[in-house]
Amino acid sequence: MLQQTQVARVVDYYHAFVTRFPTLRHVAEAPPSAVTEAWAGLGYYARARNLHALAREVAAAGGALPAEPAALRALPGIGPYTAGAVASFAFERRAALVDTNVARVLRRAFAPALDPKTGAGQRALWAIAESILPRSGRAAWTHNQALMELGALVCTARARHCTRCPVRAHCATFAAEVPLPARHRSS
DNA sequence: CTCCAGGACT
DNA sequence: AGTCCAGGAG
Repeated sequence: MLQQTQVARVVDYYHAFVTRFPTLRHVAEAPPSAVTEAWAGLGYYARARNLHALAREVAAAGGALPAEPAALRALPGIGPYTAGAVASFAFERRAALVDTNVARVLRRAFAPALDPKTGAGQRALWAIAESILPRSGRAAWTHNQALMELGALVCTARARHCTRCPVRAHCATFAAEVPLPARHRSS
């Protein structure tokens, strides 16, 4: 539901959905129309169709979601981001993930000139994400969560709040905008 | 690469 | 009208 859809608009749909379909198997056993119906108003209905197809595929394969990003990636509706997110957040695998928030944070902090809209830009951001991943899966869980929160709450798209940013001392964008003398007092 | 989807906010 | 959003498929 969160693919290209803001959290605030998803929350209510999510709770209603997991109430009606408590497990993936419930989704798999329901007709496609029931899933689409629960999706009404959310838009991007391909996601509902993908979720239903995924549920049936997983159910047919024994009922358990795979934990590895590559295996997740093979399922319908699971792309690079969702594969990384599920591997990290659900299974505590040491996996990188780059969503719109993380892409913005990494670009501003490490590569301001990089264009995230291009394929080369995306690859570069994923490479950065991999390179700064902590050693353990548990630490990576916290690390990934923190990166996303930083992007959602502080390093936001329209107005970034550098004065409240815990990592501004290490940020290339902040360094470029604030003159060196002033940086000592503010950090 | 391009195209896709839908609603909110500027 | 344009931008943005916990992107993915073709």
